[in-house]
Amino acid sequence: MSGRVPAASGGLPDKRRAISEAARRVFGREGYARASLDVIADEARVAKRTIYNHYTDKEHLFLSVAVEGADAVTEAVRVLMERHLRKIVDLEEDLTAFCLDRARAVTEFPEHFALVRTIHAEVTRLPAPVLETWMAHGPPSAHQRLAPYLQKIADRQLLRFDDAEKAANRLNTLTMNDVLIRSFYGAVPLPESVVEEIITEGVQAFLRLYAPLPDTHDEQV
Amino acid sequence: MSGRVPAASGGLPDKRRAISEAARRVFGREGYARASLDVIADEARVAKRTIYNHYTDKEHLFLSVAVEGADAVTEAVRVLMERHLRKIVDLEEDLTAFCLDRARAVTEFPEHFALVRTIHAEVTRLPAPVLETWMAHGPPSAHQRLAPYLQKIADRQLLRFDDAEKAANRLNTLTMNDVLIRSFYGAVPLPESVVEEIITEGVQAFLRLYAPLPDTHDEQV
DNA sequence: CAGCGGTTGCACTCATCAGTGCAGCAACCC
DNA sequence: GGGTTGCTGCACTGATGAGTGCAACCGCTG
Repeated sequence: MSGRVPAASGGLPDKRRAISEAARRVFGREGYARASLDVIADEARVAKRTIYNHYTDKEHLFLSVAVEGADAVTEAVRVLMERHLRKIVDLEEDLTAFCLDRARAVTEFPEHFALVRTIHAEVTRLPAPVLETWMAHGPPSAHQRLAPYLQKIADRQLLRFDDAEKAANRLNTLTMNDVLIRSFYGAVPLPESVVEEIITEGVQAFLRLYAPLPDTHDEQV
Repeated sequence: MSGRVPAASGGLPDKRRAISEAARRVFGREGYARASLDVIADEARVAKRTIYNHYTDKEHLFLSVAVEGADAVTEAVRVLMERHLRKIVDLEEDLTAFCLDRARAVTEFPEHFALVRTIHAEVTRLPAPVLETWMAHGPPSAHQRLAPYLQKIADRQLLRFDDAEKAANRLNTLTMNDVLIRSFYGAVPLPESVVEEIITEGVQAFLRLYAPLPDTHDEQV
């Protein structure tokens, strides 16, 4: 149908992309075991045989798609950090805006979080190196990138802590993780108002723990 | 092989128990789709046909097992609350001990948390009423039971908050949820020392947020 | 034009698995 | 003893799905 261009790893790039997008949808919708390569081929408007020209295996296809998705989300989060945390105007406002946008990513990448749930379910059957790849590209990697931003904020005396990594993890715990767990990792979306409440109060708690002037914030949460 | 006794819902109770235990193991090990009723029958030392005498369906079997497991864990948590939170001697010590025991449940009920991961993966394909049943029996229910204990503690002026439910959720977030997420819901067990660190610091943060006398605890976390 | 890399569609193998049907058997109750 | 309930083992159906083989085809490049 389309022709040539020496593809990166065999096969035409547009076909490859069509396959990987269809695979993301189908794996997200059906889970790993239920997802059928016939269905993926149909949705990608591609012959099933072509899939095997690009990927050796159902398993390889799944992992490739998972890592791509993780990279996309990590990159999206990086952009959010740049936008909200590069220049701090009002710390509470900026943190809240950042965490809110971050939490909204859960509803904006539904197929990806479906994949995350599937990976959780399959984790015990995953070979160790694959699991390490996932950890390097997945959510934990996005978490790590937060620490340097907090460190810079602390350098400006707007926060106080010993360990930036731990503080970053605290912020994640108090905001993102709460949203993730209560929404079943995005499977049962929370009303926007609930998300706002969780994030707002989470950030407030974070500031009460790490802001250098405890009396500038309300005592009650 | 064994004989009679008019069972509760058809079938001999010991057979039913053997089936449900084997099902818990196999579902936990293989996930829903991969788990085969033939294997469950073998592990339960029971004819496959017998499973269908007790449960109408693979799906019913799975859900029944999941709810049983959830009830067992909820009950275990209730016992822990009674043991650690009924009489408070030293609040920080007691909370830490409770949360630590609670976190250890993750490694003590590995098949159950494997089931939880499977449910997360299947959640979008679950009928709404089933999902509600799960929410009523599963982790969220265990969470709710914490609030009254915290309320009693607050009545004794050892804690201060407006909303016991929210405070309970905070404690869960700062301790349990952190352990759950970082261990992939128990799939990749954390070293005991890491768990201790998470819990200890989580409880300290909780107390800094909710203890009535802020200056009795370290400022630094 | 010839050759090549990539795609297509289809038929096919092989395996797995949910769920059923049935005949026989074991223990219990009356 | 006779009737009942439940378990067993086995064979069977029907469906689904991973992965392969192959012949034809398409569009580019040289």
